[in-house]
Amino acid sequence: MHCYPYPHPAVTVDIVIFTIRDGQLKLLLIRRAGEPYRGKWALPGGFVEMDEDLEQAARRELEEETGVSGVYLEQLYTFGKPGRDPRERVITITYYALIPSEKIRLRAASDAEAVGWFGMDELPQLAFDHDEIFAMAYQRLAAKLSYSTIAFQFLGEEFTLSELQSVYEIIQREPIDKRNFRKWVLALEQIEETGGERREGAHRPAKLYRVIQPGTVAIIK
Amino acid sequence: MHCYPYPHPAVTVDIVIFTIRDGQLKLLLIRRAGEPYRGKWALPGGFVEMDEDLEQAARRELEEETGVSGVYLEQLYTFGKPGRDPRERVITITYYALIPSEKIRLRAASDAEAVGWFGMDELPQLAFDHDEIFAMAYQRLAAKLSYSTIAFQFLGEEFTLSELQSVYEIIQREPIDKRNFRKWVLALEQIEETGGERREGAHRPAKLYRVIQPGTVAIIK
DNA sequence: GTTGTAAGTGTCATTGAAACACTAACAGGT
DNA sequence: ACCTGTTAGTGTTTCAATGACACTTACAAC
Repeated sequence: MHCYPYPHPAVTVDIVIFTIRDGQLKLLLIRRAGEPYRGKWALPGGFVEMDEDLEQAARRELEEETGVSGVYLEQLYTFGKPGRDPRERVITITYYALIPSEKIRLRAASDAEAVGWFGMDELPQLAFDHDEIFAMAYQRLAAKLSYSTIAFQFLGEEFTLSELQSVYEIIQREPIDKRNFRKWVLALEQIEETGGERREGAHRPAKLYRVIQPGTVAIIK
Repeated sequence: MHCYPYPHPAVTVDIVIFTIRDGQLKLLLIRRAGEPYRGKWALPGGFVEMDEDLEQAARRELEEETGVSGVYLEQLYTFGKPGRDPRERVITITYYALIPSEKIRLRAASDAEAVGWFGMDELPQLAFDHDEIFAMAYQRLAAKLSYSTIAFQFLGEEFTLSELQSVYEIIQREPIDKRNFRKWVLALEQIEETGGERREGAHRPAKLYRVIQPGTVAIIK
């Protein structure tokens, strides 16, 4: 047992894990095995260990649930309303992660629990206040599209401009003019041609691009 | 004593309290009475009670330190690196508050501790990682100026356009063209004339304005 | 070689941002 | 009464960025 002169809340991290697959923005959820909310879907997360940083905790959970490491992760918000967990006072620091579609499939499930990717239009009811957390994450993501290069984080090392454009279109749910988009994104000077092409289908091959400073998200404009 | 099967960190809130006075952006600090960092200046803050929401805890601390309530308060970030407090693992949810210059002076100090307002250029060394917290708060505040109406929160119910302009100039540390500023701020349609004037000095009196929807911060453009 | 498909490319019109200087209203002193 | 100093208040022009818009290119499959 661990004892303190004053009561301490429990502290967890929860992660909103986004990816883009099948032309849709998708969210990783796990089905809860125990009470409360048994059988409900929830954001992956868990308790913060006493010797790890908060972001470390989030990366550890992320790795356990998806097998993915080294991806973009950003602190979102901290939720701590009394009663949000019926067992005890739990304060959760939430993060959101963006995973390149290539990287998934490495490991689908961590332990026995069910894990699933859900499109935005097919989200199940979520446990706790996780719907609120998700809503804030989506809002933040959509907002950041317009003033940062965060969208690049959904793509692998090499990508085409069409793929990049489609990331923007999927997240903000509206079509973009192809010429204006290319003009705009190239003017940012954040990506460059690799020299290679991708040939995939009965049409002209697309030039491949890479991010000039991978791993960083620039604030633009 | 309060005991748990697993170790729990302590959870606090710390608040970066900004105001504008004497043509300067100022920060409220308290001098620490006990160890660690005895005698050093620190952000006001304290432990989260088990039955209060995080924002409530921040408002309570704010009220205790400054006597001010009902002001703009926004969650900033959560810091929790192991070792940031030498006594035990402490996770702190930080907020920042903007106080209209009129409202201060209500209560200068809460208990016996020393309290002081410090200009940006005369900040003392801070305890813990509070310099990092402050830096993030200032950055967030400066960023929000350009895409929200957050600056209005520094002003009282009635204000002149010159006062509003000076808030922007002080925070972003550069002069603004008067005509362009007025054109821009009026186009937002977030403020309106009260009809009154303020006569203060040997010059033309200034028209007074008020915020149309007080208490809300609009996202603009 | 014909067909279907996505890649790739430039111009013009509109809108928003930045630069810029003078008049108006008052208080205080002569 | 009037002169002086000080801040409030006001439009126009220039430049840059954004948004609308259609055709040609390269390939695979038949």
